[in-house]
Amino acid sequence: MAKPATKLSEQVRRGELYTVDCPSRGVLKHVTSLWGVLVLITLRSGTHRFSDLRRKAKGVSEKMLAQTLQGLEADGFVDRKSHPVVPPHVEYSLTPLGREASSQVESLVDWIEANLYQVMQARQRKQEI
Amino acid sequence: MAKPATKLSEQVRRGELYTVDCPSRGVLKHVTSLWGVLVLITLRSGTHRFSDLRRKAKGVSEKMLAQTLQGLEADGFVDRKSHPVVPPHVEYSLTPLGREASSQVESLVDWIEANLYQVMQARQRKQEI
DNA sequence: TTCGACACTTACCTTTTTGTGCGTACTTCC
DNA sequence: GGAAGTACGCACAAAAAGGTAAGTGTCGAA
Repeated sequence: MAKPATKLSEQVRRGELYTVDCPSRGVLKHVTSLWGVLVLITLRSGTHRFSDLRRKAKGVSEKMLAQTLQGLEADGFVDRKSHPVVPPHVEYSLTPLGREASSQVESLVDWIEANLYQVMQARQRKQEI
Repeated sequence: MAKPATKLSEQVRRGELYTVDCPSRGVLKHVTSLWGVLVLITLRSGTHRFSDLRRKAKGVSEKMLAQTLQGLEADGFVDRKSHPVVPPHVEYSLTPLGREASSQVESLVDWIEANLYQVMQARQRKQEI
C-alpha cells in the first residue's frame, strides 16, 4: 500500500542546499515567498477563511493566494478543511509542522522590522555617493 | 551635510508588512532569495572573493551573483573591498548587521533541512490521492 | 430581480526575473 | 603564443511569475 520510500531517502540530503537540485530550495521558496510569509504569520493567530486571508494580506490576488495555499498545503504546513455547503466554506489552519515553520519565519520578519531603520540608512548612504 | 531623515522615518513603519508598500518586503526579498541565502550563509565562514562565492553556490550565474551582492551591499549586509590591482581582486564579507541577518536565515535553513524529510513525506501523501 | 459573497479555476496577457554570450585589461601558466 | 583566470557590465533572449477578467452555482440582501 505505502510506496517504497527509496527515492525519498535519496532526495533528502541534509546540508546540501548548495547543490543545484536540493529539494530544500523549493521549500525555502514556498516558505519565504512574500505571500507564503504573510499566510504563515497570519494563520498563527488562528484559523482563517480564504477571503479573510485575502483581506489581511493586502495586495494578494485570488490566484496567488490559492497558489500559495496549495503550495503550503502540499508541504504539510497548512491544513485545509472544506465544508461542502452551498456558499463554499473553507477553513485554513497551521499544522504542527506549519506552526514550527511559521515561528521561524516570524522571527526572521521580526528581526527585519526591528532593523529596518538601519537598513534604510545604509541604502541612503549608498545613494549619496 | 546629513540629509534630513523625514522621509525615512515615514517609510519605517514597524509591523506593517501587511501593507502593500512596506519597505520590509524588499529587504525580505533580498535576504530570502535563494542566492541571497546562499551568499549570507557562505560568508559566515569568512571573507570570500567573487569567484569563490560563485563556485560554492552551485548554479548561480555571474550576473545573478553580482546582482545579489549589490543588493546585500546596499542593504548594509555585506562589505565590499576592492583592491585596484590588475587582475581584479575584490573581497566580500559580512557587516555586523549582516552577521545578525545571516544567523537568522541560517536558523531558518537549518530548520528546513532538519524537517525536510517530513515535508517530502507530506508531498508524497498528496500525490497518492 | 439584480447584485454581491463565497472559493476557487481557467485563459490570456504583461511584467519581472533569470540565463547566455560577449567584452574588458592584464597576468600567469603551459 | 594561446588559454585561462579575474570581477564584472551590457544587450538580447528565454522563462517564470504575476495580474486581470471572466465563469462556476447557490444563497441572502437590497
